Amino acid sequence: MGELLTDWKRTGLCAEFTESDIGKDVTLMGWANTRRDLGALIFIDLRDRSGIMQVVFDASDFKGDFSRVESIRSEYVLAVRGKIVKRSEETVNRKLPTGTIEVKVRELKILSVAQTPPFEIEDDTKVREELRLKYRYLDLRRSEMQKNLMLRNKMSICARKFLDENGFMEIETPMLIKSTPEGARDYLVPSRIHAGSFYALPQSPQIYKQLLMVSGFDRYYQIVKCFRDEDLRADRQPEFTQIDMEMSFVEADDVIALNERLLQQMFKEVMDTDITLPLRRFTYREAMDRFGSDKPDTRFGLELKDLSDIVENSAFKVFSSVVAKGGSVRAINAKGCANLLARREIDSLVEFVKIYGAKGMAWISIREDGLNSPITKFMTQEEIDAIMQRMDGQVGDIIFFVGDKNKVVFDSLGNLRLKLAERLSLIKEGTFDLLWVTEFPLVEYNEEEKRYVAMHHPFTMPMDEDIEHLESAPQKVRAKAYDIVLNGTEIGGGSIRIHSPELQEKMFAATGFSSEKAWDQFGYMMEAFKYGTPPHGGLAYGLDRLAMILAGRTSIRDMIAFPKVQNASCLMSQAPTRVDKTQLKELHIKIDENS
RNA sequence: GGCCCGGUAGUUCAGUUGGUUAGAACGCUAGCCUGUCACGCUAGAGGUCGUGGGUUCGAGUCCCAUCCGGGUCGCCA
Repeated sequence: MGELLTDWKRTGLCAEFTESDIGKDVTLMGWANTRRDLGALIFIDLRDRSGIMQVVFDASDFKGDFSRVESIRSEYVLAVRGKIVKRSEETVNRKLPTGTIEVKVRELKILSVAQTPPFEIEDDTKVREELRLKYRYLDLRRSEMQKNLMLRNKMSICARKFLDENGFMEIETPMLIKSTPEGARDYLVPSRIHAGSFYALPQSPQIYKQLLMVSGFDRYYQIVKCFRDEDLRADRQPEFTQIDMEMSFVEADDVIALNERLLQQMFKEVMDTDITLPLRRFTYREAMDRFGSDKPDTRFGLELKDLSDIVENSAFKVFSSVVAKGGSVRAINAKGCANLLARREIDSLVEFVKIYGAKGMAWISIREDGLNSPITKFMTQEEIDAIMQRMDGQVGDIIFFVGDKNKVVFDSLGNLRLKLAERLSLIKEGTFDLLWVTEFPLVEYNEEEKRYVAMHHPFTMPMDEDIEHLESAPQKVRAKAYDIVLNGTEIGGGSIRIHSPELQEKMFAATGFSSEKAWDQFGYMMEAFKYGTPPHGGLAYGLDRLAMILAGRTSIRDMIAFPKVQNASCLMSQAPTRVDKTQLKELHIKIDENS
């Protein structure tokens, strides 16, 4: 058993001491990071969340049994008492901020012994993530992970401070709510009291924050967990945190302007980076046309060009037929890549776009000695000339073409664009590319369900000039919705909401809800809207994802203390687990072992 | 549900065409060492080659199945 603290009090964190503390008697506590045992002289790097302080045990100057010092191993928890001393010039460690001083220890308490950890607690670890997650509490001792969580904390504080200073009020909303089959799958919680009934965990506090606007809370925010039972990705966890806000008596520009100031302040305080306002805005249409994505990364070029008009009557049927069917033919010019990309690499890019549904990808390589391409033989010289002119085709370029339904064309070329940028190292690390995407379509057609579904959510306000088409041609209606995009990743999104019960009913009708079904699912909200609802709108950030980008990481798990793995389980606790039969019985649940 | 990648000492990895007793580094254990900081020196322990089956005289290596982890498509209002 470890020794007790009794009257020992910590003077400060390990790395908080500087040369100005030389000569002071201090008590430090922390973990034994590494030990260098020279016999009658033992050095230990004492570590806590502030960093490292070297402590020295000199047998000739130590009060107590020196064998206790010799027994210290990695990750033992120690308390040491001694004096801060200046290191001699030749023993300074320039790699440590505290490298010019050390603590000469007179007294030691071993507060806890430790088993040899399953991996070394060090930065730049190569340990596989599986093991790190099983022993997450040890992984979190690494300064790399501590920095990530500190950054995240700084962001939360910054957001809270800004929102507080701007008249926002944090209000908690329920975690046990009514399930709504629209959108992402809900996590369900069975009710003990109501046999056969379930709560859902919120996918977002959407309805509640709108009801708070009805209540007159004007400016609301919440830093809040949200839950979605969908498959995971590198930047997607089943439970994640939003910085969620809602404002009354505003239009889209007001929400955008306020959030630009929030982002500016956060980048300044957290990253010491100046953001120039206003941020650029792209309409959804422009983002798709130019970048093939509704979250464009504009740190590099390789923009898409539409060639449909040139090839619509081409003898090359692959192209002309997709245009005839309402699709398009678009292309990217990979400038100067004709010699860089070998045939095998071009073939692998052709395979790459097939992931996104493209049946193939055509290309023209412009060489000194002419065009090299599998498709030019099917085209007239006029067509080729027109393509070259529009694509700015020069000797040394390769032009990649995809013709298909628009969705496939955008997905394929949008992702090819990112792939090429990576291959050609076009993205400068450490730069921040913030922009808004606006004027999203209000609805999109869902092939499976044979109906229009809300693209954002069904409470999104149509643009004033498009409202008239809501019933006749919903696919033409644009929404008062906006996404904030950072380096090609959506970090937040929001909209102005419908605040009229009549319009809300029309919206439900346009997305295939019967009035009965709409009232059954959202009746309490539409009822509320009858009692005087201010125009309102808001926005929510994905905190984990934003933190990930600011930390320069590629996995959201690195920004979450205790994340889930790809199959939504926790490697540390083993959750989810089977539960006791009596628990199930209380919840009126029987498990179908065959499913 | 589909596709791709990975799993060999505690950890990170190597392991040739299927061929002797599966190696290295770090870590760990013991001993020595008063200025180390990747401490050093000496000695040592440590392996279900993810799991199960198959082919073979012989499997870490080939085949099948399966488990675990990662990336991704679908999915994510």
